Amino acid sequence: MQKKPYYITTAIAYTSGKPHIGNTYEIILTDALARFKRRQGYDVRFQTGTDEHGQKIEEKAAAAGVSPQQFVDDVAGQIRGIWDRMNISYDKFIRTTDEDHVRQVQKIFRKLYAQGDIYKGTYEGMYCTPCEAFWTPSQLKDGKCPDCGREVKPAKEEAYFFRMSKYADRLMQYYDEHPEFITPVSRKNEMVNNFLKPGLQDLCVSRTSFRWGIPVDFDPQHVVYVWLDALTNYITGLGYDADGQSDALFARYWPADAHIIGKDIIRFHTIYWPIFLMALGLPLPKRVFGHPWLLMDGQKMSKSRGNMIYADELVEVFGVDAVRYFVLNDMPFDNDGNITWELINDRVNADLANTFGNLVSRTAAMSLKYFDGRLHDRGAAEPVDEELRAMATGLYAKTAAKMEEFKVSDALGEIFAFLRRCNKYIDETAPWILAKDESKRDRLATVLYNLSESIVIAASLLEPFLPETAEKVFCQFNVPPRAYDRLNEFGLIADGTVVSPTQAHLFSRQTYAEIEAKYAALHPETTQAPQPAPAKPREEAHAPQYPAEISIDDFAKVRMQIAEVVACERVKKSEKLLKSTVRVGNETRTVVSGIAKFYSPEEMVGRKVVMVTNLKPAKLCGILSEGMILCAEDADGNLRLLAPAGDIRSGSGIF
RNA sequence: CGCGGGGUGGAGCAGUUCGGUAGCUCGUCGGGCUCAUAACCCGAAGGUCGCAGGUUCGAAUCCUGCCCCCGCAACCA
Repeated sequence: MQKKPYYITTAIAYTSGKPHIGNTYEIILTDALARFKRRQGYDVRFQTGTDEHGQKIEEKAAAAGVSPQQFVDDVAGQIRGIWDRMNISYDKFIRTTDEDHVRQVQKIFRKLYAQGDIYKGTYEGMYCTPCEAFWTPSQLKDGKCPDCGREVKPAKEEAYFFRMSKYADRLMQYYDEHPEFITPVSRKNEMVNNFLKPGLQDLCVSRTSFRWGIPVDFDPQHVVYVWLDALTNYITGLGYDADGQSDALFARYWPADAHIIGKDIIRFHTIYWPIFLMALGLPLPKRVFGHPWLLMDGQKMSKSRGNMIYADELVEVFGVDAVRYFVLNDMPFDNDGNITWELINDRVNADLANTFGNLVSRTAAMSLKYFDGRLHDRGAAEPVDEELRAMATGLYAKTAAKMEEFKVSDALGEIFAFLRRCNKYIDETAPWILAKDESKRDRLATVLYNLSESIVIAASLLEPFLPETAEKVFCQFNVPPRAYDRLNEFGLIADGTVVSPTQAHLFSRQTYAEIEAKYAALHPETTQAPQPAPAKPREEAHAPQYPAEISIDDFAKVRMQIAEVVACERVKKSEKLLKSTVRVGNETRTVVSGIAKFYSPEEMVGRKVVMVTNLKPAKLCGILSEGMILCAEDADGNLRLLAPAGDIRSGSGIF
């Protein structure tokens, strides 16, 4: 019987640095989906990889003093190492620097150019030199760069463009005919309302401003710009050939059944990618699932916040399957999920150690103790067994239905509800009491058989999520994984099967102190443990830190003067900043201050404030700030300006 | 009025499509049990579902207005 093909992909990871646990979530999620499909009997192809071109990488490599190729080789190796560490069962790891990918992107570019979908034009706009970015007149803020607020000048850059608008109607039609194409559906409206209805802009698909990219072979001044390079990995990885000499893999697996991507790049996968495919005359992927993000204690992970968590560190502390379980279980379907060291520890202890690990442990222990590990169904059934059996045999259908919708957390919820039911069954049947009565021997055997059977069913369903642990369970009970098409049956463990005398300890409970100790061992350079109960992170952040003592000379270095605010306005695009024009004596200066939440521009004007006037000027939001207005700040982050107690001339010194 | 997401017992979440007794896990408290990883089982307390109006016999759910948090988003000199 020919298996049905199933092609699933992740987005390719950008090789600008080591991926954090949020990035890693995507690959774990996709791995669980892929493994589940394999168990269901599909011929699965699971592709992931790395996106390795672009200006940012060119810059990073230069900063690191290595060639771009060396740089991406290193990072791609790290990424692949993490994927392998997480037990990711990918079939293909593609890199956009792979020779065949590069060649095909060039061919695709040429083909689209030849048929008129790509044309050469000029990127006209206002150019901001420091940002190296073009802006349309409508994007400018007050005629200045919306990114940095500096002057822009009109400029032209030769570039190739893709005619997006030509395909917009067909794309809309595809959306309408395939309501499941964009998942979750709420994202579809976002795409239609924000991008399709207002009219698609032609997409710039080449750059001349950097070199680290795939050269346009008939115009080597240009390199192919990100999306045409990156998105096509999904077909080049199958051996697609733009001249019609595609590999058999391509015929078998395209179109993809599912692209699993982050919600931030839904637009590229549901608008540009389908349109590229239409232009190539290829069928469109069946589904695009834009998953939510994993937040660190409610905030986006970022290096500047210093709240990064990496998968390999988590694995050191909790183990691979525990980390997989946490992200799969705690990520909601369409809302961002939350991770903290405490949350993951609580989850692992409660679900994996207590509910699951302990269930396996007590069941195996009783079989060994009462029957030397031998499992028999002596047919001594009682009504109480029925609920357990019904739940066991219905579990596959429930789980599979959730997986079909990508609701992995709900799928795990079904399985763990069943495991809890198993623990309850032990209480209901009280095997330790049966064991005291020789006449209940058959009943005792049946109870333990039912429990073992239930555990094997659950472990078989858990295998896609917790592959290592499932394997341990199968070894413990000396059984093969249960085939998914027989999960609706109960009682398939062969009579006389012997439980392994070596008891598996699936997951260990850990206290939070132990977690902290392990974390500290991983970070010898920092004394700070993971923020345990971040009840007051803000207050800690605001707690002033000073050297114990300074000399009068140190103090004398700071020049403070009275300044009078003569004009003040909000800084565009910033919620916190006010831009003030102040007079210090007969000098006028511009100062940017993060006080917009406490003072309006109107109430600033006319005030006399205390200002540090010999502070090295710095740019804030692109505006040069020539000093610092002094404020008091309390533990809650409330700010109040400092002011002279009586009137005094501006420019007066403070000593 | 930039766009988007969110506010449900102490914590993390479901429920909102299509109104009808507010649900799950964790934590807390009380009880039970001893096979097991101080685990497991039972029970209880704890919520005016961000606020204010409106529609309705009835609103977490629908409508209007507002407040707060977060992301896009660099920036608190």
